[in-house]
Amino acid sequence: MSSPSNPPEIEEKRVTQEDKVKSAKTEMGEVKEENERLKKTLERVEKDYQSLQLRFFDILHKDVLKKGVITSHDDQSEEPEFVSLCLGRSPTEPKKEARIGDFEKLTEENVGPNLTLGLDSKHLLEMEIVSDLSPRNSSEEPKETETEGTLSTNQSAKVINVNTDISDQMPAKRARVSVRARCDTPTMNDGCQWRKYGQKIAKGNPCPRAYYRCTVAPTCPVRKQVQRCSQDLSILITTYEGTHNHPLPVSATAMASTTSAAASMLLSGSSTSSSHISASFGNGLSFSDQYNESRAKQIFSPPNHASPHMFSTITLDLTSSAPSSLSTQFHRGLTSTVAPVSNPRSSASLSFCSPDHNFIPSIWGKGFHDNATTTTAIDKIPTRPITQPNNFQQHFYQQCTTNQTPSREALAETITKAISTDPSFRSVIAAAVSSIVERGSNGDKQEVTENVLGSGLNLKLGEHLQLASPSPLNQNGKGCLTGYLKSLASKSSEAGNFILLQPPLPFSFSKNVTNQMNRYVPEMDTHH
DNA sequence: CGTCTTTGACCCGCGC
DNA sequence: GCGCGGGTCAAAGACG
Repeated sequence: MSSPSNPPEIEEKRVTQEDKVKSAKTEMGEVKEENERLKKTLERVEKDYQSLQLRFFDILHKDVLKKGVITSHDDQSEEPEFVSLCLGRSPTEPKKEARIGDFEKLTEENVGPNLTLGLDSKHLLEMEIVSDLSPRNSSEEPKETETEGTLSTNQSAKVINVNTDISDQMPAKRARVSVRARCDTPTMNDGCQWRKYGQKIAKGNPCPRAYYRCTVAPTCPVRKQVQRCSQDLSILITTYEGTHNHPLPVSATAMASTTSAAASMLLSGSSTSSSHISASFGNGLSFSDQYNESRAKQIFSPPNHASPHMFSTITLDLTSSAPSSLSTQFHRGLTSTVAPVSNPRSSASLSFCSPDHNFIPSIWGKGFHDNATTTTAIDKIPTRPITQPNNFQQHFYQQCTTNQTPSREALAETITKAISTDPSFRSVIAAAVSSIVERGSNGDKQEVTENVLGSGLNLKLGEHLQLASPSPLNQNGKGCLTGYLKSLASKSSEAGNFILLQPPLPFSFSKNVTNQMNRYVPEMDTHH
């Protein structure tokens, strides 16, 4: 505002500003074009997916008709039920794994109902089973109607009713969700409020197991057990049990919904005839070496061996390998490690690990944008503005916008750190899983796809990413995934190469988008 | 002073 | 029936 002492300089600044404005406008135009292209790509992929899914369910239907009502699997009746959803590349028993990359082949091999991933509408039309997982809940808790509680938030439109049919089928079965994550703190911050009520030294693990109960509501039946992995003290195993019967803090809904959704998925899966549900989202490489059975047992054995009830345990593996390098050892065979567990209870594994370095975080996918079809509390989480960008996003954004070409290792490491250290990111992943499962429960296949494809379950993009580009994030951070998306879209259109992966939509790393992304990250206020 | 954590005792189911 | 182990209770202590 002061009088110009040096007019030429001012003029120069003005010109510079005009240039900036022009470049900004140009950039905006490019971004718009990019968005249009992405929309078209999405539409095409959706169509492809729908047609493929129709085919898939048609095959499933035929298969079910062939086998009659789901009853048999006698040969596996003695085996523990388990659901193994490995989102990373880790199958050690390829024959038992259903890989998305080989989807067509998979369906031809009559994997059929075993690959419903809990999306079988017959058993998952309602997720209410979550609210009735625990018979003890109804007996223990005061005779309040909230024993049919939900995970709903204040604004949640989700109405959950007890599904008596399913609960009757599984009168004594309770689901637990075990979350493995690297965590330096004594407990993982899941946004909920917990009160410690006990601690025990469990046999076989020198680390004490702590018992917490939810204190958000005095009658909330939800409990969790926290225990460090004896073989890797940096890994915290948090086992959730029960369902919240009260509105949850926004920051807590992600994990809560995830656990309940995962539990319901597990129970739903076990409610089918399939005693052996297994699917891998990896790209199919087999890592059968270095498999550590003892560890696997430790990982997948439910902590309560002496429980009077029959427990189904699903494990969400959010752990990562060493920060410096993504060791593949631990993640290898996570899926198949379920099998050797001689455990009468169900167990399941959702592995978010990625032994290879090819995965792309797409947690900002459509699953967090699509409010029009939201049915879950989760979906509503990210709609409020977040003031502080998530660390991971910052890091990731920096890598992209500074025109650096992040190596896969660096990328993987970044993501790994984010997952393992950033509760927000964990929650987002949790939300992704939850929303996927829950949408699956609504029988809206398209939404399921969108969610799966967009919300982060394609963390493990595997070979598709490889095929698309060895490093799709190196194009000035803007529109950098276009080629990858196109590649994906074209690949998905090819017969025989069904992928459950959809381009992560908002992956254009312009700042606007980044800001938008930040809106979808639940704020992790830890203590309320 | 209220809340939370700690910790030993107790309960209960399971296996032998 | 007994011992073991997991899970829970509740009194005592710690903390803000």
